[in-house]
Amino acid sequence: MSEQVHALTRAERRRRTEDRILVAARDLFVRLGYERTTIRAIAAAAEVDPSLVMQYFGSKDRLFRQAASLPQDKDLTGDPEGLTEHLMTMLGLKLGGLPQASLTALRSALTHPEAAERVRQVQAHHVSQIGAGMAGMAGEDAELRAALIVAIMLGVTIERHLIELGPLRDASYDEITELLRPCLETLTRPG
Amino acid sequence: MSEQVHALTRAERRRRTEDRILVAARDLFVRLGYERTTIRAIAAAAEVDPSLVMQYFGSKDRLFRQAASLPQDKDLTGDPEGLTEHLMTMLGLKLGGLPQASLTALRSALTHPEAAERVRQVQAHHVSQIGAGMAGMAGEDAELRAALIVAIMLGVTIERHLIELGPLRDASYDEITELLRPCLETLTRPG
DNA sequence: GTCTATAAGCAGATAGAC
DNA sequence: GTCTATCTGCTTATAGAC
Repeated sequence: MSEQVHALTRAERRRRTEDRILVAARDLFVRLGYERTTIRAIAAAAEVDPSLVMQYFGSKDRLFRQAASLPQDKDLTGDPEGLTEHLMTMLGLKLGGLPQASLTALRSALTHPEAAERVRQVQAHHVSQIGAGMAGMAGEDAELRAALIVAIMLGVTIERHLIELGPLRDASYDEITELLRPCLETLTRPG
Repeated sequence: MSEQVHALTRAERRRRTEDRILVAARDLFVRLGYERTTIRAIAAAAEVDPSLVMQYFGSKDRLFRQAASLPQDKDLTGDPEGLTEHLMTMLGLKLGGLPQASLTALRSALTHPEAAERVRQVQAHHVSQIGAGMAGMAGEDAELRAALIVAIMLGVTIERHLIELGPLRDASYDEITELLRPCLETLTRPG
């Protein structure tokens, strides 16, 4: 079998090419959004033929779906005591190494219906989790409080990574979390 | 002069048509974003010929620029005492009758470079104003605090009007401002 | 002044040569 | 298996008929 001579099998080569396309796609989708990103540009960035992209992923929509497929978040524990700290951890992830796939979905969340739906679903899940985490403390408005927390995190994430508002883009992880902790605590505690 | 017989002069008719186009354009730009909105769709919504849109506004870009031209915000007074209340007022506007033009720019802020730049400029102005308003109280991090306030307002606005996260979309103006006031106060006061 | 017809370009997707 | 060439459709924008 002459293939055995090569360091990479055919399957392995194919997998790597597919991966290179996916990385290039994410990079462009994150920077330009769904509409302004073309299959041709993705192919050029990945140094493959445009038709290969179609061959491997079927359509632009399917490629986007795969590029923006969100990693499942870890569920919050029901522990109300540690809720704020859990939130800070989540936020920390969003401030630091937010996965490229999440940013891909987020960049197009306002203009691409499917991306919007994805973000909405993840956020609704967060709301119910956060809401449950403080149900004992806050009254009927637990859900609204949770939604506000989600909104704050979205705002900070967008400003830092997508709009790149100067102070938020340049601030360190610690500076931000320190200022935001008391802010979020007013929402996790009643009164 | 036979025109005088008509209730509307030619100039008046023209102005109304132009206005109808602009309203239709805003409506579509707000709902779909810049890329997915076509001149043809705008013309159909305004019940005019597509070429009229070009005739009146020159190009899609110029039409967008006009549709998204932001009303100048009132400057904040330097009064640190009333800062939080000023913020609540601004937020109130954002929660209630946010001008369609602002939403137009916001919807495309993540995917249209010019819209992004517009939003960035307005926000930078807010940051410096809010920062100045609390310079006496907070130390060197006044600018970061101001940026966080702006980020929070952006997050809440986007969730309520664009993503339409259930609890935030349905909550009343008062419910939201009540919960958000203490939250913002942690940022406007040091310690 | 308004609209018909069309130009010119670029997109996603496909068929078939090698 | 990979790429060339092309199809089809839709966009903005324009030129010219009425």
